[in-house]
Amino acid sequence: MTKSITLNDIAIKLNVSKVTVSKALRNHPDISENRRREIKSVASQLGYIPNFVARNLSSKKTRTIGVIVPVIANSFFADIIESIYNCAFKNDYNIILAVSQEDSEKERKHLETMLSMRVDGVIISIAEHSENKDFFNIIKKRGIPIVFFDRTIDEKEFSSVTLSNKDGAFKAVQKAIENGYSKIGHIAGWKDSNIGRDRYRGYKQALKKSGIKLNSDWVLFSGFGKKDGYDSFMKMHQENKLPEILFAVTFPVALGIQEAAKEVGVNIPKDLDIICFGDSKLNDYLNPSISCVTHNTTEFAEAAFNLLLKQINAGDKFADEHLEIETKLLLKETCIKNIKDTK
Amino acid sequence: MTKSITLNDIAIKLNVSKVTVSKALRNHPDISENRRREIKSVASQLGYIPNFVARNLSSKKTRTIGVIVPVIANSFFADIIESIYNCAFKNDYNIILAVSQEDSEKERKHLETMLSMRVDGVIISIAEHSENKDFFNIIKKRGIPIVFFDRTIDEKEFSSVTLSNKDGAFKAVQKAIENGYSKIGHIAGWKDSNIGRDRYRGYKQALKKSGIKLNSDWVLFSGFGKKDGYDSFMKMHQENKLPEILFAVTFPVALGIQEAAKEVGVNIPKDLDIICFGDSKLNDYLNPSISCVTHNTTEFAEAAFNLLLKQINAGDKFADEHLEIETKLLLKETCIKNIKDTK
DNA sequence: GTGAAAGCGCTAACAG
DNA sequence: CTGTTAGCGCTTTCAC
Repeated sequence: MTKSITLNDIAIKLNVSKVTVSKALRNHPDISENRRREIKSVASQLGYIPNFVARNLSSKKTRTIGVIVPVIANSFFADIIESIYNCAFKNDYNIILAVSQEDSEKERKHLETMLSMRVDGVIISIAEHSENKDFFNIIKKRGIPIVFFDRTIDEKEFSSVTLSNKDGAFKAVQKAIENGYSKIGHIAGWKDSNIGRDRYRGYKQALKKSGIKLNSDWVLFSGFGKKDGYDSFMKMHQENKLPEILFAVTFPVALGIQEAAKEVGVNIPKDLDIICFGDSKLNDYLNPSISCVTHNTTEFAEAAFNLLLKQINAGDKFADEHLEIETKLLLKETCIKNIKDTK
Repeated sequence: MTKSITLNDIAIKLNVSKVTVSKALRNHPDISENRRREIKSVASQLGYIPNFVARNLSSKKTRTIGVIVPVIANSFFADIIESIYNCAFKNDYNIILAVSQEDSEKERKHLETMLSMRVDGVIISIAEHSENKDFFNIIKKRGIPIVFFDRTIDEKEFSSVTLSNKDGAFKAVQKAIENGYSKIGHIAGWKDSNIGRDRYRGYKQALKKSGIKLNSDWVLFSGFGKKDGYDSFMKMHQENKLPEILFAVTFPVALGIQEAAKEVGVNIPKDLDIICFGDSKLNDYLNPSISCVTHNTTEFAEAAFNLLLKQINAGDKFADEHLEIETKLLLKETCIKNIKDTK
């Protein structure tokens, strides 16, 4: 077990001070080209590995950002994490990952840990029912930049990057109307979550624009997971309140609907059509694949990361920003009434 | 921007030394029940958040482990990460995540970063062509425990947790034989990777046991991703060298085969049957779903984490261990020749 | 039980 | 350009 070598070891060997070594290794302009080369060569020859813990303590920067997501084994978040991860790597930042598992308390704990680890910033997509509003304020007061993505809190004093939730939902529902549907239901997300609320708004707006009255029998509010879609469908089905088409608040919800429908022999899209907000790698393997509102993951992740970076670099004099990433309607094998009709 | 409060602030407020506060907060037996309660109450009232950077520097422990995987947006690794993540959380460890993207150099960089961050240990699944053998030795010499999982290096002086690769492959191929196939091909992984090599061994052994001669026309070596499966199938197809059934080294490879087959009008499982090592959430949505060798993700992740933990706690006097996680054959809608025959 | 002293390895600020 | 001084906030002896 070799003792790990320090700045001092290099300094002694070269008969310079450890400050000089430190500067040389960090390419500080103070040090001459020659010295630097010399020092670096000795460092690598000795197998020097800087101690970031010490560096971070003294510099009060960690070049580490915390990323908190509600789930990870989910194509949407896995993809985003991978993208954020790439951005971080390119910019020489490290990532501490945490998963809240939709649990507000765990989320809180992770945030505390990240503060303790002195991350330079946090990117977070909050849990379904996050109750950490006050804690986000504490973080802010400490001067730690925080960027909310996808699932945000409502306070406008926090930077956020979201999808164009309302607009995307609007486009989806409008397409359903265009395709001849008028009995349009919505398996919606919790209204206290921005994505639930805004997609619901888009849904309502599209109906309104076409003069269709909202039938509350066809609207159910719950979570964003597969099970929520499954349960909601089953409820509507049992109560015999199925519309012609359901607009699902997320892809997993649509997946749950599809699974439930299959189970009780409701054919999609013949007996019940669906469309949803959000795509997945899985979609192309579904039968039928689901027409959906989609987005560019890389663009989304980069926006969040760059916003955080900007905020980190700006320090106090940063004004919060709220970015919205454009969404597109992607037509696949559902939401196709006209097509069926003309066959 | 509030100044962050330190041990000292609490100490002053209570007129004790910061050592006492430090001990109380860490439940050190030195401190009396009363004092501890008092101190903790003041700490929380002041909104004290410990500075792990300082703590880590002085204690030389970080309660952080590094996890390196080749990819993340892949059901196998996403699931494992989530499971490892859960273990870590339960045991009060933090995770630094890194993705090598199958790139040996990135892998190396990540390892260095983790050493610099002074992680207490590393769990890694190496890149397809990792050339960091010497670096793993450096890590070991530094006394940093490292556990390889799934994709390991061959050196026996490193702890590892793998699936029962040879045995699983054997079972899969034997099932193909049982079902009446004799022309059995293998889209194999690189032979220099343990999973490629061992699954290939299982394949050969199953053939041998039944007295079937291996036909090298039907065996192709490449990587572990979807594209590799796609390309391999295309090659065999163009050269008109397709067997009756292909055993794919991983699920993504099988997926690639399926996609390619569809493209050129080869029906699976009628014209060409398949079976593979490894399952995926996606599998149930495939048509046909693929019979495969599967495992228990939680068991796998826990084994890796616990082994690392054991190693961390044991310090120098730890002897390397090599665990193998049992695999099972899961029959779905492929590898069904007999079923077809008897129809 | 409590605390004073020493230092983890590094960097910031300043002086030469 | 180079080096000295002084910590960063905490834990670890070890003495009381």
